[in-house]
Amino acid sequence: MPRIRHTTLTCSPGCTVEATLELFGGKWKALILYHLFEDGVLRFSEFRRRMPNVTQRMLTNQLRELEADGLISRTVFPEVPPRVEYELTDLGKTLKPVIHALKEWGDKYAHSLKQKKE
Amino acid sequence: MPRIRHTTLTCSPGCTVEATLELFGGKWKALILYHLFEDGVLRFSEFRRRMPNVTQRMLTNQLRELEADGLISRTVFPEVPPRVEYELTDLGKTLKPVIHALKEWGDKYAHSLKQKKE
DNA sequence: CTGTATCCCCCTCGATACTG
DNA sequence: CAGTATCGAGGGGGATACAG
Repeated sequence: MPRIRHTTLTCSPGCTVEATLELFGGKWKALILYHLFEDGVLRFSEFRRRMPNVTQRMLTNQLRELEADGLISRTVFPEVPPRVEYELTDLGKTLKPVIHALKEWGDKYAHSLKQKKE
Repeated sequence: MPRIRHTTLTCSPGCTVEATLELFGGKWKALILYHLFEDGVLRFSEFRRRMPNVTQRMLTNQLRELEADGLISRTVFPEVPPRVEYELTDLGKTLKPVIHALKEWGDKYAHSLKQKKE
């Protein structure tokens, strides 16, 4: 329950760039959002399949933060076994151009990054 | 001189989203790029004025990483006092849509984020 | 299936002082 | 002016075990 927002607020005006970026601060958030844009609705286990390198802990953590930021919604179905579905909120959906821009760029230029093996 | 790239490579394909995001991993990189898009060419001290909350150390660090990634260029003028100018490379300029998307979203929706004062 | 709870390493980043 | 050097804290995030 830390959930400490960086309280960056680094730059006075016009620096909403940063505010936006804080949303993706978490290491996996962009990926989560990306998959939600792709698939619409996803269960916890489906995330795990799509992002095998993310630990449970981190996945839960990042999902919770995205939820706290009002970008995704979490619906629990009282069944056995339990089922939980995540989807984008209306606010979350407005991020589409951002995620899209990220993906577009990556598709075109990611390969041209200088490889720096430590 | 660690310059350790996270070697994330988390997700097999289609996850260039993440690759792109790694470029902005640094806390201030997006802001640096943003200012370069605004102003074209900037000196070290000009960055400092535009980003008063960034320490020298961090500014230097982030500039170096952006340079190492081939996104900005660094030109030293052998004068006294020294002058160093930074500007976007051709590759760096291709990030315009991304930075623009980040800023657009921030301008529209940053205020609607849930305020979480820890 | 969908998570919590711990433990703990290690990297990130701030503060401060020094340099060519 | 434009940086380096060093120190040190803090928290992000991995591994693992446990729970409803």
